[in-house]
Amino acid sequence: MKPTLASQAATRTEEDTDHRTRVGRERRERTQARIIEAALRVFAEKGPDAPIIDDFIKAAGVARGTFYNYYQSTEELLEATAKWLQDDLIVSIEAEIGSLDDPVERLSSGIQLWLRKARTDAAWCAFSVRVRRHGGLVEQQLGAALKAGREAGVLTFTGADAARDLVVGALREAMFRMTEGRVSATYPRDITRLILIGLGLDARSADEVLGRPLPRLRRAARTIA
Amino acid sequence: MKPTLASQAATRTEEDTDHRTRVGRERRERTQARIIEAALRVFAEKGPDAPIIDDFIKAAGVARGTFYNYYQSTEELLEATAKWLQDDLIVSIEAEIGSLDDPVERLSSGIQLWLRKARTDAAWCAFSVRVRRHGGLVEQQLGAALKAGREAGVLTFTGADAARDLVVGALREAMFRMTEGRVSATYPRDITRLILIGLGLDARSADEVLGRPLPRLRRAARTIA
Amino acid sequence: MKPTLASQAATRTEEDTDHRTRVGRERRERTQARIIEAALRVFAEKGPDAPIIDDFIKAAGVARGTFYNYYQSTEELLEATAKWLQDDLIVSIEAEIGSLDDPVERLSSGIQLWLRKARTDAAWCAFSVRVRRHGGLVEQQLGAALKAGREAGVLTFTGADAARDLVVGALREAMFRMTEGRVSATYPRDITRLILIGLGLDARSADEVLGRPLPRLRRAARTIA
Amino acid sequence: MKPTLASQAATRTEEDTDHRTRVGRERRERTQARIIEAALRVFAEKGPDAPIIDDFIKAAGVARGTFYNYYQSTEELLEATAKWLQDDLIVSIEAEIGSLDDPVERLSSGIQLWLRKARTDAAWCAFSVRVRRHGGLVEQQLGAALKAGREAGVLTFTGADAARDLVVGALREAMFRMTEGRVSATYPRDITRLILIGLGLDARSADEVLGRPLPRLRRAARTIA
DNA sequence: AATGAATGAGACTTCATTCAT
DNA sequence: CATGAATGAAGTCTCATTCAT
Repeated sequence: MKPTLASQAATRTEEDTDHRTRVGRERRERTQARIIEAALRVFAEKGPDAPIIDDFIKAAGVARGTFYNYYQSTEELLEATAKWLQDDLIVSIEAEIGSLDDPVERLSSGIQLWLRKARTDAAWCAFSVRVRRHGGLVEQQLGAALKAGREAGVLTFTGADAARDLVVGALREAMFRMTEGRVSATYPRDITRLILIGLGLDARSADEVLGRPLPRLRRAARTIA
Repeated sequence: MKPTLASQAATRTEEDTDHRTRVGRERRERTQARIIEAALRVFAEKGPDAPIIDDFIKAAGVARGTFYNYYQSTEELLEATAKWLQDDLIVSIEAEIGSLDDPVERLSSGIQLWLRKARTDAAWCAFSVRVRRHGGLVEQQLGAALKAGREAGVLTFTGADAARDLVVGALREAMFRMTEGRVSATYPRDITRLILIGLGLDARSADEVLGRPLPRLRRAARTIA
Repeated sequence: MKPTLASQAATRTEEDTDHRTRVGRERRERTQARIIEAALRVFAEKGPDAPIIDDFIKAAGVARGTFYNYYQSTEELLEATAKWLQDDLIVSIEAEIGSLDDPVERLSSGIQLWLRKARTDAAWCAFSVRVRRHGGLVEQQLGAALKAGREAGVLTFTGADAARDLVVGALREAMFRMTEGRVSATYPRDITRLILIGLGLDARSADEVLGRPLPRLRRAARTIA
Repeated sequence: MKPTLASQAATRTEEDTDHRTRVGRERRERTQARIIEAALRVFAEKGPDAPIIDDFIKAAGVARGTFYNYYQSTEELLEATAKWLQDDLIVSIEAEIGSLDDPVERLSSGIQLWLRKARTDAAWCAFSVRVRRHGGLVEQQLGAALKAGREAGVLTFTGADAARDLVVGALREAMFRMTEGRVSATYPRDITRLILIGLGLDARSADEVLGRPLPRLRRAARTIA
């Protein structure tokens, strides 16, 4: 049946609405991406605290008001950017350790790769340590790793919250130390060992797993620059 | 020997000088005390970041210029206040655990008393977690405790820096968690246990030492209010 | 006469045009109604000055651009809303006093009903006092009442403009006073009496007419909420 | 007795304190005067709503922060300036009518002189009508005049608030009319007559008092320019 | 007509710092 | 050493308006 004028009109209107909605959403996504990309550059250049909103809008080439349509403050943007970066690192790490069977090796490797990133990318480290909240993937992968280790019987900690805080706290403090100057060659290994043992791994196993070779990140994690 | 006129004169001058010096110093100390007392109140009320210099000078009842004679920024005052508070807590803790022979019990008790303070004094906790640098006594006592434990052979960690970072990092993260809401009843014990085990204490000893009664602070540590 | 093809075509076109015109007009009216209904709620909640265009479009559920198809500014909408409300009150008042023969009683009752509305509907009062221009009906009915009173010989004022300003000014000031707090029980009567006497009514007649019972508004005037 | 060093020091300190206090207060007063004077010029040039804070600080030659030490917004400054101007006019009017014995003549003359100012100084009129609150002297003198008239038995209104509102409301509405265009030659007299009669003066007396010659303001009231 | 993302002029406001007294 | 008025750079943020779809 040929559509009537009325039905055509209706159809066109619906199509129009859909189209507008889709176009609008795409534009939003593109703009948000521009802002985050620009923020990476700005934070890399000026550090996490110095930038002002003007820096971001100039770098992103958007209007002042546009910025406020997405973020209410530099702090909010800082957090969003940090989460984005951290999640990106997690993706890179997962690409390497995803195939490992041993949950402890997965955890150990993840921690060490995280610390290696921190040690070799000072800007990333200073940036990440500045923000309290993590990306969703960080919490998610860490939680899964701890659970797997405990279920496998190799980690014996009590209190999932406390275990998570031990890992995150020690790593954050380690990262903070790295922002203050170079650490000794054995420091990352020491930290990792303390954490693993704290989680209940026996010392012999800890040393064994730490002795295994650590993969390189083939997919280079995004950095702030 | 009888003083000569000359020496008398000299003495008098010295006395005058001393007098002026002493009066001046006392005035300085009184003013500084007023500022820090006021700062405690202000930080307690407004948190660590919100206060502006105006808040301090109004609370202390001093003039704007006077403030600058003592501190160059709110950050400087914040750090001074935090160190002062933390060291004051360490003194209170030391008063309780100073007589203990067992280095592990000293460490365990110290950590738990610190966490108890954090849990029961939200303002103090929020305030302390905000500041990165610790009071001198904190680092000093913690370092001593770790060293004693290792020398006694009950702690087996490698890397003094890493060990310190494990303790401090876990505690800081724990304090941060406490600022976000109440923690479970077992949480402080969990954290302490993880730390002790992470430092190389065997699990049996850890549980044993955690089973011992924890003293109360008889000398109530100063709080921010 | 049988319509020719041409005339049929013409007719159909006209019908179509009519149809489209009618549909369009209805849509316009519906949208405009939505906006003004929303404006009533917004002004009631936020007062006459605070609202911004965003408030109206959110409350009305229309797009930003749509708003501009109807009003060029919040001020324009404010005035439109106020006139609409005031005229609505006049309609309600007219329904009660329209049948009265005595022009002075009509005037007296109108003033008192207006003041009663102001006293019992704080939002309406604050809103009306904020806007300088009145609805057309207000000026029209007031003018007619003054003219009737003068022609009947009971009002003896000189200068129609001045008389109108006395009434409107006193009422506006009264309304302003009401926005500041409660007024005494006799205040509305006092104001009305002063106005009537100012317009040249003798005191005895004024007191007599003020002694007559004041009708209730059976048709409740629209309010801003 | 010769003052000791100590007592001298004490004295000097007290003198210093007094001196500082006095100097400070004087400086404040001078600055505030500068701002108000500048505001008069700015409002005269741009009207009551257009000016922005920048206009005032440039005209006054003070820093942005200094402005905020005295007024929180242009609106606040507008009100302060209007009150100042109105009180200044009251002073000028008082100088003319202060010696009159007849309270009704005082009131009548005051109203007419006020209206004359409004009619002959459009800027002043637009400016005064824009602000709701009056200077203290306005309320004070008006209140006194009404009370005197009533006590003398020539004014017979009931309700002091209502009487005040009749006068102020009618005058404000009259001023508003003047901002919209020229008024008829008899308009000010009409308004005054309506008010006097509204307050209970008998018509004959009203016409008699309105027939008396109106003084000129010898002390020209300050205008906004 | 309706949509709503983007715009950016045009303000506002704070607050660390100075300095004459 | 204490005072506090004045400073003004450095930021913040709003919101009316446009315009491509």
